[in-house]
Amino acid sequence: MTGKKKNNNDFFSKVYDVTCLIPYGRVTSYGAIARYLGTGRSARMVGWALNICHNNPEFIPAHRVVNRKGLLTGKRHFGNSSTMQQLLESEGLIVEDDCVLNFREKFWDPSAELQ
DNA sequence: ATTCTGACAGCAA
DNA sequence: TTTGCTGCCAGAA
Repeated sequence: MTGKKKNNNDFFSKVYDVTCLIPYGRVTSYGAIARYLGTGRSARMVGWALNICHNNPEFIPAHRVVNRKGLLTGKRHFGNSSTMQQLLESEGLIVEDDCVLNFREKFWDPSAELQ
């Protein structure tokens, strides 16, 4: 490795990795991911990482990541403002008023599930 | 090198 | 009670 480029162990890559581990039909929050990564207070960074997830050739189910309220705060960053909601609905989730219904029930905590 | 931003979360009034 | 403000961390300009 001649390049000094960012390694796969970067914070961003970790975010991508965890995000890819979100089960189908489940959702998690930025804070939960941040907490799992050990930087519980950098929830904003998680959103930032997903913002540039386009740099990652792998598909990142970023639509499964919402804020602690279950609100689709990142829908604006998808092609269409309704893309994120459509993706979630296609997975069996119910989204109303940009909010995931039964969010608590569908919530997937990496810290608890992945241990 | 410094400054600002950003798809949040927690706390204060 | 709701609304809004700050704090956090890391990257980009």
